[in-house]
Amino acid sequence: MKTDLVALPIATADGEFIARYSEKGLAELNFPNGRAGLPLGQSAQQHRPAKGGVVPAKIRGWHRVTAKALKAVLDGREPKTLPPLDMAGTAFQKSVWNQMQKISLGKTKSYGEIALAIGKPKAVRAVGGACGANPVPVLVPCHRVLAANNKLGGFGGGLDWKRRLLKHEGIEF
DNA sequence: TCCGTATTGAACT
DNA sequence: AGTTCAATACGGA
Repeated sequence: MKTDLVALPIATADGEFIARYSEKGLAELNFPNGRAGLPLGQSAQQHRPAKGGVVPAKIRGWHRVTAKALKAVLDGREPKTLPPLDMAGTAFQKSVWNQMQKISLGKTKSYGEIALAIGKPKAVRAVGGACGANPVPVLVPCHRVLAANNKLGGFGGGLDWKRRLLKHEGIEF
């Protein structure tokens, strides 16, 4: 577990998200309370205000941008600016995440298309895995990635969240 | 090295 | 039209 990260809450109409920052940028973003999002085995842990009590101005600035961007997306608008992202992952995963960020709001892509975009057309399932490993949902729109034939596909731990997010963007089934 | 996976497309009821 | 199945790439144990 990453106890070196600074955790800050973001209140939204859909609940309180929790953002975690490293020294380099936004490292993780969690869905409200326990469910959905990442398999962090720490759902029981209360979010602390900050690491040592002091939140660096640098991080406060990022947090403001993050909160704004998050609310924008939940509001069905494209965020103008994003905080620096500090995602830990393999080269493959970063490629996938990078591709996902290129999906404009309100549009969708299939896992197959993502796989093709990173030059590995056959790696469709692996792409799914990378999506599940995405530490920063919403901002990196893993929810905009559907299965082929416009099927909903899956969403680790909280399929209802995927649905809700898509609905916010005007995508129906 | 084996297992699970947020897939896919083709073959079979 | 719904369901089953094998193939395939990658990460984790």
